[in-house]
Amino acid sequence: MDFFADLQARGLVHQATDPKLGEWLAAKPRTVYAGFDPTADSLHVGSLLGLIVLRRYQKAGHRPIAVVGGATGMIGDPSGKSAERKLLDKETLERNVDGLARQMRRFLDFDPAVTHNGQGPALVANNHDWTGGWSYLEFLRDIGKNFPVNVMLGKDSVKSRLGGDAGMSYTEFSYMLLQAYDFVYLAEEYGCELQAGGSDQWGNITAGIDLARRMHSRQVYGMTWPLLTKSDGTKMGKTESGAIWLDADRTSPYEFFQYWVNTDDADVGGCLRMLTELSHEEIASLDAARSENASARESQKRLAEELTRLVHGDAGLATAQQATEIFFGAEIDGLDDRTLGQIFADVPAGEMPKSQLAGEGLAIVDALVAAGLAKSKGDARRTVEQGGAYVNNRRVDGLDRTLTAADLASESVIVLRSGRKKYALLRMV
RNA sequence: GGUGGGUUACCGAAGCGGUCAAACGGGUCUGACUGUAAAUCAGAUGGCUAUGCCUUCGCAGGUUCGAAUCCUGCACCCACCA
Repeated sequence: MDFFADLQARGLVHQATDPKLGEWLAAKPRTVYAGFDPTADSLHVGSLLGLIVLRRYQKAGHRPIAVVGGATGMIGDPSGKSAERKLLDKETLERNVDGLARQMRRFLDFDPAVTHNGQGPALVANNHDWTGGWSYLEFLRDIGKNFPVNVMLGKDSVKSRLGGDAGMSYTEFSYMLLQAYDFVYLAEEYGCELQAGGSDQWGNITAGIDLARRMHSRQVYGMTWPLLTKSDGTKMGKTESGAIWLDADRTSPYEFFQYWVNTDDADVGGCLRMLTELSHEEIASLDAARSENASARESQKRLAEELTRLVHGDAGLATAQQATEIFFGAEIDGLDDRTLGQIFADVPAGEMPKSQLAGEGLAIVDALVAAGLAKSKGDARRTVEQGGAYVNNRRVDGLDRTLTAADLASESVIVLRSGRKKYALLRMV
């Protein structure tokens, strides 16, 4: 199976501008680009698919360019959005662009020593570098002239907004010109002849292809991948508490791992195909195992493993797995503060003077309140009475339970838990 | 501006002088079950130095041995009439 057929088999090709794209790619190494929005200083699961697609291209011998939209981010892409986006200031954008570029190293190979079929390493480019210098008049004359308004009005991203109540500003309307020019610039400068993007980017991609033809009579290509959505129609990568980030400081490896472990049965097959680098045989055998015995949830575990390793490395995966073991019942003992701190990175903590552990010890009820697991002593008492309180993952059997130095799970920390999975640390200082 | 109705715990909603920390439903929490799922079932759901005490029923006063419940004033909301 050649590279493009593999992409198709994985469900990663939604639309392509040319039915022969596969042959074109197989003919020789190409340069391909995809854009990323610098709306935050970290990438999140929503942009994961794009990175993975570029990564696949690189592994297949092509050269990927990741374009971070330092310029377009100032405007705001209207595609797939129902309302005008608020604009980011330049400083924020620059910081975000740097943050994104750093994270991309996990996915793409930027090492100049490693060349892929003579194509060189991956590149990160900031479109502000080539767009920032335009004057308005120059832009209108050289670029704007090539865009018939009736064609622009026909784009879905524009039509849907004009049809709704939200309307659209001239600024957003102009967005597609900038992205179209990106493609033209990259084609001229880097020989980049293929743009890939999410299916909502189709309009912008074809705008770039048209512009390349008009300006330079040059044929370039585009393809889109499907948007990653869950079977219930909601967006992938979002939880009640917000987006799942690729930055370990924003979303811990454990939380990231857990997000994928909890993937619905209906979604996990597609995720394995699109997001992991497992072979079709492996995926097929996971599919078979799942329909045989869904409750083993092998697919979810494998998905979580693969993606956590990709995003957070082997060490991150190890932490996530250790944390998983602990969060799902293993008793906690004999750990050190540092390890415990990593495992419970997301967990809130309370403090108490160490002297409380001496003599009679610290009443369990007070400990629960101090750690923030109960909002009053009465609340804490109820939790204990109902059998919902745990010290280091061991159930507390009565209100007379007190905590002493023997309950320390590490040098200075006691792990408290209320219910199935609500944890808090109590630091004895 | 006039008349009538309302304002109750996280939300909705009963209560109309003592037995009201306040029915009921939702939510939330805990437990059982389970696939770290969904559904279901059970219990809990103001605070405390706790068989008792304290604070809550729009706000401020008053009547009464005793008020969420009665009276007065104020604020906000709804309906009808101007």
